[in-house]
Amino acid sequence: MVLPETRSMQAAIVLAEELNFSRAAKRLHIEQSALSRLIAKLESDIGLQLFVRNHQNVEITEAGRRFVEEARHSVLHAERAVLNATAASHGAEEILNVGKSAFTDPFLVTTLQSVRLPLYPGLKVKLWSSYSHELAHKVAAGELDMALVTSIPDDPILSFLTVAETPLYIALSKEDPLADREELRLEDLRTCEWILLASSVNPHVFEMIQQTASKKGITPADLHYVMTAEEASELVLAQKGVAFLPRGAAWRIASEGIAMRPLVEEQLRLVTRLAVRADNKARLVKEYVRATWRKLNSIAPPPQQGHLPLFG
Amino acid sequence: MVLPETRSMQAAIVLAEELNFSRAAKRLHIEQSALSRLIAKLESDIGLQLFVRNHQNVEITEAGRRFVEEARHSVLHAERAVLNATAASHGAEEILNVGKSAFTDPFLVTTLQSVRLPLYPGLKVKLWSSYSHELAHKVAAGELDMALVTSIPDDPILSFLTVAETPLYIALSKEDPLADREELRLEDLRTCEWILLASSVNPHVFEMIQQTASKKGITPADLHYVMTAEEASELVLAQKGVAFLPRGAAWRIASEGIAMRPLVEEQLRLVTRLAVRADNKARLVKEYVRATWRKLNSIAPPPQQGHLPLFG
DNA sequence: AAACCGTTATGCGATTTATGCATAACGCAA
DNA sequence: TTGCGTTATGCATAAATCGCATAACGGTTT
Repeated sequence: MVLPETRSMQAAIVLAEELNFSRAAKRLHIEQSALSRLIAKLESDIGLQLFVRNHQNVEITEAGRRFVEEARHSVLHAERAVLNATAASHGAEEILNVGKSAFTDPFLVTTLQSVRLPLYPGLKVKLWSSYSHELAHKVAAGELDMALVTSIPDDPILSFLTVAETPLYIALSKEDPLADREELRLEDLRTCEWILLASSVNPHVFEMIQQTASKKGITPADLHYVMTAEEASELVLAQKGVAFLPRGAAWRIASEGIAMRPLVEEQLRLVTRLAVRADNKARLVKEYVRATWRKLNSIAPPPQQGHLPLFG
Repeated sequence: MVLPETRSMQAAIVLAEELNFSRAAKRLHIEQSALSRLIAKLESDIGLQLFVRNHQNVEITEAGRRFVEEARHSVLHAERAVLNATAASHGAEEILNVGKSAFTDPFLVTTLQSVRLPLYPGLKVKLWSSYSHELAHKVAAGELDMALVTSIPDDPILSFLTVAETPLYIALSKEDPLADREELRLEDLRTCEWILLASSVNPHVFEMIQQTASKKGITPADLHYVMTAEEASELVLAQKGVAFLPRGAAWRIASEGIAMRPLVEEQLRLVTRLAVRADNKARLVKEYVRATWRKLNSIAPPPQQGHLPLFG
């Protein structure tokens, strides 16, 4: 069997995302013709049609979906091969792959990164950014050693250590009369247009907000969905509405024209937890989690902890 | 970052195993010079030395070890991308990756393969062969959905379903006077030379045999280690000793000149179990395990079962 | 010392492969 | 019909790859 080259797999992955040769080619920094031939050769090599295409549009076949699914893993590990080797050549003896999201509080991340273990002086912590639910999935699948996830429900495969519990923050224009208040409630926002992080960013938080609002019989004037805090920032500055954001993201976009107020709703508190899975590196991971826990406690008062299998 | 191509990674993997350019090149079906240049280019591309070599011998660097470790995963997934896509193009909707070892009883394997699930008519079972302890590791790491493993100790990450419990078998020449007996005990083999499957094949079985023998104060005349049942067969035929083999392997090499006798030792029974890990495909996997269990019970009397988390 | 063997690296010519550019071939909409 | 956007292809050029032969080196034997 002739195995596909990394480049071909990358091409198939991007094409599967774009479903358009020209755009995909642009992302891959090659010509459209080169991509066309690359995919054609890949398909001929493995003897399968991965994409059906005419002069109008491109679709992916079921075989193509399966191919891309595994190809992502292959490319990920190819990338990690280089990264791990580089880290090793710089003296790292152990490498811990830690996930975070773009909305994770920077304070938590720097704290995590600053943890040192006497038993593992050559420890290197590598950060991988993704959405919380994907992070949880990757930890469960063993692709990450641990991850800082927010508002992820319990999972029998994972053990959790609560590292922070914060309210949601409302970002609103300083011109807005609501900006005078110290804190806000959902009822106060009844007549506003709401700017929410899209469902794909964190399905659980998304649903929590919708459900809590509907339980209280609150329907916003309108809804806007964004993928990043920066998009939300632009909308708020343009006075298109008020944005619901986690603490870390809120701090990042805080500026002259934007006010930040905590949303005091018991139902809508964000719980950030360190998720891990017991596996072969168990000792290192366990010690790292324990050290992180101690460090966080030495800085801030400990968050409320239930019984943890990690320390059982 | 320029990612390494699949071919380069395959080359590095084989070279890491052989630590010899000429032999590695032969295995890769390319010239020694081509391999030399391939590795040189790979190292220059990623900017790291993976192997230190002179005109005398080749060593792998720490960076090289880390690289190869991940590269194996990358190549595995590249291979699986093709296999899964091929299966999908043949109508397979769900694919179950099942591990077995070369010594697994063929009856168990065919039974497993013949299981059909009404809810998953397009289910395809794919077999992967490896050593039991590696299979267990791969199941734990999520690389396999399940595996038939023999004499693997309990592991909190894995759930087990016992599918067979058999004695070890002794393969011996029919010329041997011991061949007259119906069954054998360790004491009977005190004066023989023993042929054992090497520790790398199944460390647990290997240690069990050694420990049981030493507890009983039995020291064989001599010890030979083999990797396959076929090697054992040759030695037995040449009357170099008696071989300890699992049932499936024993059947396979049974022939004119070789007699098979069960070894009746309570301590030395082989327990074959189906190992699974709860994960995202849990429903399919669970149903598959349940169906396998029913099928095995309908054919043979059920093996003794303890409480199983699988059916909790 | 000299000859020999096995190792990795390199020079070279031939071949194969990939690329960019231009454009064909096609479908759709105005 | 025209125009726009799509994927595929022809072509000439450039680049990479390969196999062969052999250099360069280290160790061992003669």
